[in-house]
Amino acid sequence: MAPKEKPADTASTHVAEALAEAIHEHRIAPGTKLNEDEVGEVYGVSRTVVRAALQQLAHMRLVELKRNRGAFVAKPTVKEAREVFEARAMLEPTMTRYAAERMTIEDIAILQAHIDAEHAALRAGETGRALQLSGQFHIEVARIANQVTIAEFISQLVARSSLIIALYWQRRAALCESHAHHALIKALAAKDGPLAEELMKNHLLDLLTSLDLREQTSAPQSLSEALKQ
Amino acid sequence: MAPKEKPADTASTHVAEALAEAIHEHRIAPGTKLNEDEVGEVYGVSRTVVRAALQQLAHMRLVELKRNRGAFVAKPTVKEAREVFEARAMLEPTMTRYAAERMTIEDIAILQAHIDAEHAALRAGETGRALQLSGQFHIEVARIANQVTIAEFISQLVARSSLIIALYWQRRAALCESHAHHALIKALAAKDGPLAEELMKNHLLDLLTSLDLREQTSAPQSLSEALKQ
DNA sequence: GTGGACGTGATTGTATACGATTCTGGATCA
DNA sequence: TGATCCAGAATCGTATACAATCACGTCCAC
Repeated sequence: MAPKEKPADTASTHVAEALAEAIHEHRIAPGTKLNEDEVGEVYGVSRTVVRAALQQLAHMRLVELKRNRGAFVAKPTVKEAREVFEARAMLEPTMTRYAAERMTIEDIAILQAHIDAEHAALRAGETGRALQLSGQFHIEVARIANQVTIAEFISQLVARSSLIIALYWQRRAALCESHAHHALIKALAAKDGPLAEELMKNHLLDLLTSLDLREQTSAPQSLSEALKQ
Repeated sequence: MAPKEKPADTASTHVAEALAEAIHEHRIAPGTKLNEDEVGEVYGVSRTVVRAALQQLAHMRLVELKRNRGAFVAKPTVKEAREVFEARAMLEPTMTRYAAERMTIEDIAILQAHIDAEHAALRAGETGRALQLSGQFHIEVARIANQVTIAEFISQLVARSSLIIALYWQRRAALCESHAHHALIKALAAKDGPLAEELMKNHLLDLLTSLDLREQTSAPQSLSEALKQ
């Protein structure tokens, strides 16, 4: 049924996906060191495949590789955070319009299932999982737009957004997201491209303004890190 | 001066850059198999670092990794080609406007140097090198816009464009590019954002229309590949 | 008590080795 | 003659081994 087809090696990709999900669900904090031996032992693979997995994640900017130092879960700076949301603002609204024009019954069901799962996760108190599903919603929209190239970019941006939210989120219930997604799904189902585009634009703006992106935030970090900037 | 700083491992990145440049300059044709042992022998490194390099290139979609089959220089399909240029159209004009607003004397000099080098390469008959420099021009503009996240996306798109050009280019002198870049540099130097944006938009459209993107083009490929689609 | 030098342990970078999978070429048989 | 099938070779995926680098704690001089 789904024994994988074209994708690269299964072992390293599997580890990479597992780590990515853990990061996405905020089970691993930004800045955490990812020891190769440890990760390898957790997933029962050798350092060779762990290194490949970490490289994949580094390409998505989910982890940062420091030579002879190891891999660390990325800690996006304020500038990076702004850039990520600027990029999303440049891509996602248009993708949403495209998606509205191509929407099928199955697509609507898929998106609805995402929202339902997100609600269920929220009720179960699994905020991390809810966040992960919330991001999946955006990726799914890009996929429906049938633009895999841009969908991949958005996929990376969504993943990085998760890190940004972990670092710069300032209170406010995560519920608002669901409402925005609910409105979006209605516009998409109605094939109202312009409305969907506008809703996505506002949704991203809401997300951005819900962050505290003043310089020097939350964690004071280590002195050495603060100085070397 | 330039002993590398943050970047990851030097060995694999070095190999990856060398291969990328060769691909960019059309010294390696799309579809070419990249044998790990061969590549390793060429650069005097082991398969370990070659594999890492190939993975990097795979992330940029410059090579395609097929499990148990090896790495091949990517052969973008017509759909992928359209997607790449659509993505560029969504990102680069805006980046060009930003660049115009932030332009400094040094930036102008850098861009002019790129154009000069491109002309020199063209006169020397090194069309591959000229193409590589032509792409660098676009990447440099994104860098000047001070948006590294989007600049990285554009960097990947430019690299893929090189493959697309190798596959779908339909005659016409490469000179036209230089003219477009020359007009662009003037608008950028004048800090005329809207004009620069418009020029970039048209430049990308010109590029796109200079391709022959009808289905089933140029190379008939192997029978098996044609059938399994 | 403070500051620096040095050695040890830990961790990463690279190479090599081995098992698994795929491709190639020729022999066999209808 | 043509297709099928089966070895052998080639190539990839993963594990392990060794070398290089870095972090950290101890010791010593001042």
